[in-house]
Amino acid sequence: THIRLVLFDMDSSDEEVEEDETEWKSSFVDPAPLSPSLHKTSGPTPAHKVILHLDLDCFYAQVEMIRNPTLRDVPLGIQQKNIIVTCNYVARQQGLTKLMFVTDAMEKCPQLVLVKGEDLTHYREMSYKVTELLMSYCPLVERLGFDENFMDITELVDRRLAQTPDSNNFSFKGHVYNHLWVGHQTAKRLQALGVVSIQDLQLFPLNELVREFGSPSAQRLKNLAAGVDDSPVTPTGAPQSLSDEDSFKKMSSTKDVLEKIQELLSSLVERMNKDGRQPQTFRLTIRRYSATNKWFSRESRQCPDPQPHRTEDHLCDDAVVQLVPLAMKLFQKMVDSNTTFHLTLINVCFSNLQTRGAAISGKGSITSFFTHSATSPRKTQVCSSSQTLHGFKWKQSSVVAVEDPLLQTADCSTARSDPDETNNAVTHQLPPNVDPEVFKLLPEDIQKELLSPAYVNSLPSTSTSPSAPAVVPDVPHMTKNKSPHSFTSSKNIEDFKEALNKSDLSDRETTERTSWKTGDRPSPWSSDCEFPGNVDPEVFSELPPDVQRELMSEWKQQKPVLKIPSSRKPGRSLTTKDRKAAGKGSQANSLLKYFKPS
DNA sequence: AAGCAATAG
DNA sequence: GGTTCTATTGCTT
Repeated sequence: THIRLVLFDMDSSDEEVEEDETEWKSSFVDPAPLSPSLHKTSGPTPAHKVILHLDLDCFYAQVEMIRNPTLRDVPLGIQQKNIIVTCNYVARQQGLTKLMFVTDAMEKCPQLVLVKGEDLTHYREMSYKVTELLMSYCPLVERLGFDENFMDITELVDRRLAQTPDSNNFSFKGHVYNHLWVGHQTAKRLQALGVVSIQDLQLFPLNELVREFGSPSAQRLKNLAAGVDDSPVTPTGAPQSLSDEDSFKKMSSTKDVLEKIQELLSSLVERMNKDGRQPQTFRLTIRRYSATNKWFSRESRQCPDPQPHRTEDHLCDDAVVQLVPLAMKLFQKMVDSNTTFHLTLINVCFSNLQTRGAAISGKGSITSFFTHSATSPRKTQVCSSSQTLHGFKWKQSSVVAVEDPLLQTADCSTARSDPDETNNAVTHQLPPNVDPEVFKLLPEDIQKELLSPAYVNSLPSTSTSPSAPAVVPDVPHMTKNKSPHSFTSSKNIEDFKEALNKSDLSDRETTERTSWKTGDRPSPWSSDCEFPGNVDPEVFSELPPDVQRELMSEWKQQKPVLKIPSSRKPGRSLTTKDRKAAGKGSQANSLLKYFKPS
């Protein structure tokens, strides 16, 4: 409960993450008490982390209850095909459970109200809203599925403790893992070794475990059995793939397959459009009926996505038209349409999602035209909340990207490859213009001040671009000749370069007289900004819509930044999901309270 | 890079 | 007896 105090006193906004009736679970890597001091003066600081695990209960049901408040008081089930995938607590009181068949459910609870939940759009959107809300407090948020988030709040806690008199007298308790946190297959292998309980695993000789699972996995199993999990919370960022699928009892004609693919692609292409990135890979997956292996075993074929650009809305249908033959080609690689076949599922997927800029600029992205240089300051708070792309706002995401996205990337990768470097937790958040080496030499209180979100948010807003409006105007229709920067049909990136690459000089002046003042924004991180600060909204608004979309997407992606796909850590098998072990069966984390009662 | 298995909610 | 709709990671080729 001390953790709750620490977290929830953070600000006084009524958009509070959670309160009374909710039971929070926190897990500690290190059973040792938290050190109240953030900055070590000498010797090694004991490793400690405070990680929140937030699990939203009956998530789909809650979303539907928000959409339609009359559903709050009735037993509600979310139906996908023949099953109730989740249900609200009223329904659970009548004995309903997850993944129950509709027929059984109706028998148990004749008054059950069903809402179709096969289309995940609303769930997906609400899911990201929750993640964004959490990220407004602290960027280290890792998603697991649509309804769970892990949040590393170590720094928030440490900072709070450092500011709290008498915090020495606080005590903390860790949560002890006590559930099944291995999957089915692994459990079977363990069982074959005679390991069925946590204690079995604790007592089982490591070397025999290594023989079965290999060294890294074995070590990890052992650690988890001891309640030790030092895996970092890795910010999830934007998804790495978008897919759409449908299952059915039987599909056996090529015509039906084609129609289904068309249907799936229509919605997937639309989603891809909103995202703004360009998929480099397209994949088709099927599941065939077979008496033995009924519901597992999917087969897939994938290929490079040849489409150059189809981000314009009116090209959406074209895109589908182009992709359907491609999909059918992949389909024929798996299924001989001369023989009979029996499919029970089709999935289409875009992956290898790239921003347009990434392919063009060696520096990494088109964003480099907006960000002046690694050491330049950025304007803050130039933004409004009215900028909505396709109805899905990622409003707070870029806020937390207090640093140049490129810099952030570098810092994150450093942190990942260097897990023992305790200072990384601190330095990865350094304000721009601050050399980490120099930073370490500064007096403690100065360091603290530099790290406070208030400071970071107050960074050189000192109007380097006086003409920039305080609010982003609504994106106008493209007016060809009116504006000083008019973009015609040519979408060459060079066209944008000049217009966007504005006054470096004035910015550099600001850089040199770096102001160390502390701002007084009441709510750290939670401003309403949507662009990186140094983007001129006027110029932005004149970009072609698809380019705007891509940029938004890119910023969205790069916010606190994210997994670096290529830099895998070797030899980690059972990964961060293991953390999930803790905290099952907590009380309702009700979303409802954030919405006006009916 | 492709295909797939395992795992998760 | 039936087994949804995603998404990620890692192994293998």
